[in-house]
Amino acid sequence: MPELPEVEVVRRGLARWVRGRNIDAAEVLDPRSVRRHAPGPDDLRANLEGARVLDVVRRGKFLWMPLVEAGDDAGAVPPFALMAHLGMSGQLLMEDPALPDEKHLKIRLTLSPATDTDGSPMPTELRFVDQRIFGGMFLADLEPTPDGAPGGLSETGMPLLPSEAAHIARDPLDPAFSFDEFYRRLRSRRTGIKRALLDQGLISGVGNIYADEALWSAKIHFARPTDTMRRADALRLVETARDVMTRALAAGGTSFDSLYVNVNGASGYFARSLNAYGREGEPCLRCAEASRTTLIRRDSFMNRSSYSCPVCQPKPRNGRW
DNA sequence: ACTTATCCCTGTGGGC
DNA sequence: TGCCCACAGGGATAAG
Repeated sequence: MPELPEVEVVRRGLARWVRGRNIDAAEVLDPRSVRRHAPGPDDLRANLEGARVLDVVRRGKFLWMPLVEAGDDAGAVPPFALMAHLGMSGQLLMEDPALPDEKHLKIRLTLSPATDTDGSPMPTELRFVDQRIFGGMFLADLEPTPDGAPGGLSETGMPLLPSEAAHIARDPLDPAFSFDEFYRRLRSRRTGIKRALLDQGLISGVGNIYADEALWSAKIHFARPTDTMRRADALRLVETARDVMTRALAAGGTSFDSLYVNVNGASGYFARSLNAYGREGEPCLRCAEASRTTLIRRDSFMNRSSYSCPVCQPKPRNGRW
């Protein structure tokens, strides 16, 4: 279940392998993975072939690779982007072409030969594998960002942004993230705090796992109305979200099964560090320290599971938060 | 204009 | 053994 840390792990890995290389060939094995691209899969293939990858950029859970026509060093043609979203189960894998196709291989890019810093040959295939097909790829035009700030996290910090990702807010790890703006918009909402946390237009990168983890760490009930959030509450929540995602990033991401892997096919190790998510019926680690026996409960919320501690994250009976 | 519900997908696992 | 259903859930879009 890729959220910000997992997507950032993929972005960093991918950037190391593909920056500066040309796309020699593209192959769409399942047209359903070409999303939001009206001209269709064949147009996607035709535009990718012969393009050069400038960088790998992330904003929230969207990834994109700014591209130029190979050999267009004069910049005669404006850069465009190959957009990617991993959805629930998407993987971007760098692999040797000799490896057999994955069962759910959807799109294959063949890159120009390149050598690593130690002189060894780099893998030449970038494969998009996606079992549940909630993710996908498409082409987008790049526009200058309104404020001139980087369009997203990347090594080169290009101030270019696809319009399809322009509505995605900055994430808590983005240097351009503004808590003041987040808090102002949060207070103007008329909804619950977890729903707001999952709204990528308000704050990006947070999914169901890290939302539950941040709320648990900040001791906030998931249904608390956003307009009751005091500034200190919101600040604590953003800081816990930033903290848990930073630690997950350092651990290589969270993985419960083989669905999430980095570009080299390895899973992260953060799952063992979770305090709330997936721990229904297990003791709350915070309450246990206080010699209590409170158990983590699971609620159905927004058609998904919410894990929380009924003691640490209480819902007031009188309605006053 | 803003908030909420629905749908898109496939594999897994539990109940019967 | 096999069938059915719940579950996993990000995001676009329809509906309220």
